[in-house]
Amino acid sequence: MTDLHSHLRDRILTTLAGLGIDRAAAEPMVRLDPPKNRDHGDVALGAFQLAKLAGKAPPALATELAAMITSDAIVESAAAAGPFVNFRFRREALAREVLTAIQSDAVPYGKANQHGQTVCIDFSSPNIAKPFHIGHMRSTVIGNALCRIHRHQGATVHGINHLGDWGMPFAKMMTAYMRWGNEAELHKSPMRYMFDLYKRYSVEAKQNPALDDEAAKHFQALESGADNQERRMWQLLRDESLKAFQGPYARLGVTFDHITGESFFEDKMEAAMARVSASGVLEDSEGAQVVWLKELGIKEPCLLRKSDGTTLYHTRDLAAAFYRETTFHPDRILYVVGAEQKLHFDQLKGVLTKMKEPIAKAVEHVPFGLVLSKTDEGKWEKFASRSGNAVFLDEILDEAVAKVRSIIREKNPDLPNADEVAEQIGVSAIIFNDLKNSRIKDVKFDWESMLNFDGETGPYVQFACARLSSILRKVEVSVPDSDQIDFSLLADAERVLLTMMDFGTAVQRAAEQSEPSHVTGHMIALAGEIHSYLREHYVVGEAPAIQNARLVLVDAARRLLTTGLGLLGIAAPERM
RNA sequence: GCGCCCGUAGCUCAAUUGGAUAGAGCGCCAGACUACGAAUCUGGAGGUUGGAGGUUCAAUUCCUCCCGGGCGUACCA
Repeated sequence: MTDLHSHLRDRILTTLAGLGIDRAAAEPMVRLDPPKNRDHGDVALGAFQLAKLAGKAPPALATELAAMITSDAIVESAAAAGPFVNFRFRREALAREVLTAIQSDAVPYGKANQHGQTVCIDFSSPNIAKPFHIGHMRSTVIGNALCRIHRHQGATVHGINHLGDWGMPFAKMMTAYMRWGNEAELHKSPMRYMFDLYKRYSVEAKQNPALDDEAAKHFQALESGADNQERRMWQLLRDESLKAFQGPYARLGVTFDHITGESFFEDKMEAAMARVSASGVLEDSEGAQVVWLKELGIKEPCLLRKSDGTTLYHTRDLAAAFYRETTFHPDRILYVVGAEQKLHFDQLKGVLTKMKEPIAKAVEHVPFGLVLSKTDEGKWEKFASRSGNAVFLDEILDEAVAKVRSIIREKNPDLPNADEVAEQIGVSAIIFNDLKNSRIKDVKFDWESMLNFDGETGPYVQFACARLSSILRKVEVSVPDSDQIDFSLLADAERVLLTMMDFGTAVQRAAEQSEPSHVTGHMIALAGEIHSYLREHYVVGEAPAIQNARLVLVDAARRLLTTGLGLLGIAAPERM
C-alpha cells in the first residue's frame, strides 16, 4: 500500500467513525481497489459490507461518504456511483509519490530489506542423461522468476536444482550405454548421443521386457554403494550431462544456489526411512514398504521402498525435505514441477503430515501445464520425447535469435553489437512467452506465434525500454532529482503513473501465488501506457520545466521496466 | 471407474480472489512516420463466459449435476 492509499484509507476510517461505525470493525472492509474502468477514478471503495455495518443501503452510505470526504492535499475528489465511491488523487501528489519512490529505489519498486522469511525453490530438476528440450524449460524459467521475485520481496532464497540423477530412468540410460554405447561417440555430442541411446532403449524395451529387469539389476548394484562398474558409469554419464546442461542454463541466465540432485540423498535415505518407521506410519504391503494416506483422502499409498529393497523418488524427496528443514529452516518449500505430478506431492505432504512433521506445512507444489505441439489434423497433443518429436531448446532459441537478427538488419542496420543484442532479445522472447500466461495453462507451441514479436511479447516491453533509453541519451542533460521538478506538469501522465502504482501489488501477488504472469502482465500494461504516452508527449526540446518533469517520468519508467524484466530473468537492452 | 485440472471473441489469453458496461494481443478492416525508435500508436467489426439448476443485493469467479478436452491413478520420475 502506498502513502496515498494509507492517507485515503485513514480519512475514510475517520469519516466512518464520525458516522458511528467502529473503526476496528470497519478496518478490514475498507478495501481500495482499482476500479473496473479507470475513467471512474483512481481507486474505488465498494460500500456493500460497510453499509450492512451501518444499517444503511449501500448507495446511501456511498453518497454520504462522498459528501463528507472533502478534498485535501492528496485527495482531489470523492464521487458516489451507486454503491461505489470513486476517489481521485491530486495529480501532483500522485506524481510526487510514485516518482520519488521509484527514483530512490524505495519499496516496493526497489528491493525490500530482509524480512526473515526463507524460501526454498526446487526447480528445473531435469532428468540428466536426457537432452534439454522445450519441456524442461517451463520449470526452469518459472522457478528462476520465482527466485528473483522472492528475493525482491526480501526473502532469503535457496534456488535448488534437484537433478534427476538416480533411480530407474538413469539405470535405463546406463543399460543402453553398456549394451550399445562407446565413449568416443559420447564425447563428440553427449546430449544427442544419450538421447539416441535413450530412444533406442525405449523402442527395444517394448519388444524385450527383459531389458527393464536388466536395468533394475544395474540400479540395485548402483545403490549397493559398492565401487563397481555401475558406479563408474553413473559418474561418467552424470558428469557429461551436467556439463551439457551448462549451455542452456547460461543462455537462459539461470543460476542455482545448490545443485543437489537425487544422488545427493543416497546416504540420507536410510535415516529418513528410520524416521518414518519410528513415527509408526510405515507399513508392509505386498513386499514393499508404504505409508497409507486414506484418512487424508488419498487412496494410493505412498511407496517408500520397493520389494527388491531399492528406494524410490518419494524416498529421496522425503530425505530432501528433512535435509532442507535442518539446513535452511524454510518457511516455504516450492516444488516447481508439472501438474501431472500433483499426486506425488500430495503424497509427500501427506506422509509428512501423518508423521506430524512441522515441515509438512511448508511443502507447496507449484504445478504448471504441459507443452503441446500441433498435429497435422490441427489438434494439440503432448510432446513425446520418445517418439522423437521433441524440440530441443537450443533449436528454438536459435530460431528466435535468427529472426531477431533479421529484424535488426532491416530496422536498425547500424546497431553495434547486433549479434549480442539479437541473442538477448531472442532468448527473452521465448522466456517471456513462457511466463506470459497463468502457469497452469498448457503452452501451445507453434513456430508462427512463437516468432511473432508484435503485441504482448518480450520484445514489445524491451522496445519500450529502448525508446526510453534513447530519449535519455538524446536529451544530453542528466535526470534531475525528483524534488527539483514541478509535479503538476505531469497531470497528463496519469495513466502511466497509475499503472506504475500497481507494480507492488503485481509483484506481491506473484510471490504469494507463485505466479510470475502477474509480473509479466504488469510489464505489458506499463509498456503499453509508455508507448501511448510517448506518441503524444515529447521530451527533448520542450520548455526546461516540462522537459525536466518528463525526464524524471521517463527515467522512472525505464527503471521500473528494467526491474520488472529483471524479476523475470530478462535483460533490458539500451538499443535494439 | 475414481481423483484432479482446463473450458471466456475465429485463435491465444486477462479479469486484482464475489463487485460497476467481461478486457487485451494475434488475425481481419480503416487510419497515423520531413520532432525524442512504426518491434509503435489511433479507431472498427467480433461474446448466451461449454450447458442446466442453486446460493447472493451482486456469479466468469462459490455449490450441485451434466457435456467436452487433458493429466493422474503402488513397486517410473
